[in-house]
Amino acid sequence: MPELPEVEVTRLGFAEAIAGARITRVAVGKPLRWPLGVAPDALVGLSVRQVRRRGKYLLLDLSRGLLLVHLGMSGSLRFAPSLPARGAHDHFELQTDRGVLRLHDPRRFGAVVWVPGEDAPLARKLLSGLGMEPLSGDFDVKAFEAGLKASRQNIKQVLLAGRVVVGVGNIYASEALFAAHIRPTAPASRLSRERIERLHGAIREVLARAVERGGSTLRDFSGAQGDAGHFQLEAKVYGRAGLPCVVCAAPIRLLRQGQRSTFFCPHCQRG
DNA sequence: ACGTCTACCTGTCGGC
DNA sequence: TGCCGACAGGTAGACG
Repeated sequence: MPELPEVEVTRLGFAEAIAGARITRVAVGKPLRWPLGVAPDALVGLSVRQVRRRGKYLLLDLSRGLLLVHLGMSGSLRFAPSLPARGAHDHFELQTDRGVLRLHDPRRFGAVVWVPGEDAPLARKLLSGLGMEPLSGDFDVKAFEAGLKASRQNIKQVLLAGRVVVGVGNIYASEALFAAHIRPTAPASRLSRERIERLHGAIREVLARAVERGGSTLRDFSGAQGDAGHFQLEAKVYGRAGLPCVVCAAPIRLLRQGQRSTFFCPHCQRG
């Protein structure tokens, strides 16, 4: 479910409210992608200092160590003064003196991992190797171009891989390529400077717009306040196979790249 | 070192 | 109505 916009919307929905909160109780459900890495009770008494984001990871800085939270495919976080009893898919919960933070994740591809610091081996394994943050200043055209030139894959899969730029998942990869008029199958290393500039701008615009709209709610995503996103209503190609292109009316096409669906307009995206 | 494929898990949807 | 396969927002790890 969650790509960068959904993760950022989630962060914005509880970061301020939880800052300074003291953990009073920790509850866990079924196993997630990795073990927590610490006894749940060892977190009791710690406080949450701030919530940052790196790619699709949320980093909760605690008074000792930090929690890395990933929402996987089906995860969502909720933060509220109180919540109903935990359900079958609520697999992690922090009770604090300011409210309850709960991870709901039916497929359990998500993760909550405690590490002593960002330089801990597990943290390094997960976070080093991540590409540039698309909404920050370090995402400049030159570095983007250098990353694309070094790849021998098609541009869609390079975006998804997150080694050059992070946060662009399956929805926004198709959307950004449509906005930039670039065919998803184009080899990344052969894109012209002009196309790279267009794509660079398109990625930033699409992601920023999606954050503004509260993310995309395809099935059940909701932000930390429980509210659905609306960007999916603005999707020009994702999920629209066979429907007319909103620009030229040509039928949107669907193809598979690396076992994932890609949507594009054969007329608007010719290069 | 890179590209490609598998696996993880549950729910939903379309077709028969 | 029920069963079965295909598919779903991600990505580490194994393999060649």
